[in-house]
Amino acid sequence: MVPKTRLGKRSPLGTLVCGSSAEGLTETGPLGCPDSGPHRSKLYPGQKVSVVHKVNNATMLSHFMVFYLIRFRCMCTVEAKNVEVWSNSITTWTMRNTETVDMDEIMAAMVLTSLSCSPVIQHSAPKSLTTAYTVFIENGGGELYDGGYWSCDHGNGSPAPSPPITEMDKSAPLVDEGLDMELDQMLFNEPTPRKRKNSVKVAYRCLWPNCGKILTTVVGIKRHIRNSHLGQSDEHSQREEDFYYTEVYQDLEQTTPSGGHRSSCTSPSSPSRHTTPSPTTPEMHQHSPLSQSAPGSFWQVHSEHSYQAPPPVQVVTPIKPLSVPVSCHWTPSLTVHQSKQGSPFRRRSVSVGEQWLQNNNATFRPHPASVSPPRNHCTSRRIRGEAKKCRKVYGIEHRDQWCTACRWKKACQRFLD
DNA sequence: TGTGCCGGGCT
DNA sequence: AGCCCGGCACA
Repeated sequence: MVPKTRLGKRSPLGTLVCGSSAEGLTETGPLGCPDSGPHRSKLYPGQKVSVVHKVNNATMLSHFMVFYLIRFRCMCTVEAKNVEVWSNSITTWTMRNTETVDMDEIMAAMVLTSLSCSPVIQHSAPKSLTTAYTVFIENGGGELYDGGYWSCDHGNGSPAPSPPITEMDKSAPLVDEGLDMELDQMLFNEPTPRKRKNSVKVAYRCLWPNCGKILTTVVGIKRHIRNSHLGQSDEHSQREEDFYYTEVYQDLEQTTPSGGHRSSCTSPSSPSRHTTPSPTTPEMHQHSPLSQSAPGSFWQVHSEHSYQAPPPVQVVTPIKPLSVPVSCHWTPSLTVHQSKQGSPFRRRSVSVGEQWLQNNNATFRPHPASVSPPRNHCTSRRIRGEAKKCRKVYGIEHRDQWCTACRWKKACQRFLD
C-alpha cells in the first residue's frame, strides 16, 4: 500500500539564525546573531506563524511546503496568501493559517526550512543562490516575533553550516517540548557533510515500494518514477518525483551495498524517543533522516511473515519520520505504532524491539523447528514469562498491532521472556 | 478470571 | 503456509 502521505527524503537540517525583522526580508548570515537565543520564543498553540522563504525556486518551495504541511498533519487550513517576487531571485512566501495553528505547522515550517539545505536543492540551484526561511511567530498582540529564524545559506554551495548543536541547545529553550524532540531528530540528526568526492559513487534509488531501482542520474530516476509509478497525469505535481528517490552513495573504497542494511534500530514512530543524539552511522552519511521517510522507506520490516521463523531483515532504506532517533535500546514498552485505523499516517511498523528481536533471531535464536527451546519438563508448555505480551501491551482493541504469533494465539514473538 | 499458547483444523 | 480458534495451563 502506498501511503497517502509521502515523507520527504531530504535533509532536515536547519540553521538557526536571527536578525530578521518584521519585514522579513533582511538577509542574514547563517550563523545568527548573538541575541538569537533570547528571541527564540516558546511556541504556543494558537500562535500564528508565517514562513517567509527566499529562494529562487518558488515552485519547489510550494511543493515542499504543501507536502510538509500535509506530512505533519496540519489539520488547519493553510493557504499561501502572499507570493511576491521581490527581486530577481527572491521569492517571498507568506504562509499563514486561518484558524487553528498547530505546532505541526511550525514544525512543518522548520522542516521546510531544512529543505533549503537539501543537497538536491543545492544541485538545482545556482551556487550564488541564497536561501533563507524565516519563521515568524506572531504573538497574541499581533506583533511579529522577530526571533526564531531559521535559514540556510547556499552561497557556498555546500550544505549550510549549522551552528553547533550544543550551542543551539544551550541558547534557549526550543519551542515546545514534544516538538523539541522531534525537531532534534528532524533537524539535527543531519549527518556530517557527505563524503562524495572521488571515492564516493552517487546513484539514485527509487523508493517506490517494491521497486528499488537504482539509476545513476537524477534525470533517469525521475523519468523512471514518473513513467513507472506516477504516470503522466497532472494529478502529481511537477516535482513529486523528488520524493520517490533518494541518493545512495557507494563508497568505492569500502564498497558498501546501496540502501545499506541498517542495524536494529528505530522505527518511524518508535516511542523510545531518546533525545540522545544518535551516533553518526555510515548509513546516516548516505541518507538524511527525511530521506528515510520516503515512501518505500518506512522502517517497516515485515517481521511477521511467519510467526516463528525470523524473516529476512529487509530494510528498504533507512528512515521515520520523522525521523526517529536511532536508538538501539530495547524497550518493550508500548510502541506508538501507526495503526491503520488511525490517521492515514499511522502505520503498523516494527518497533525497535522487534527489529532487535529479528536481528537476534537471525543470529542466535534457535529455530523452533530444528532446536527445541529449552524446557523444564518434557512436553510441557512453555513457562509463562513475566513479560507483557502483545495482548497486554496493546490491548485487545489494538489487535492489529499484535505480533502475528499473538494474533494467532501462538507464543509471542515480539516480547520474549 | 485473564492471559499465554499448544494443538489442530480450515483454507 | 497462513490463518484461526478451542481449550488447557498458569498467574
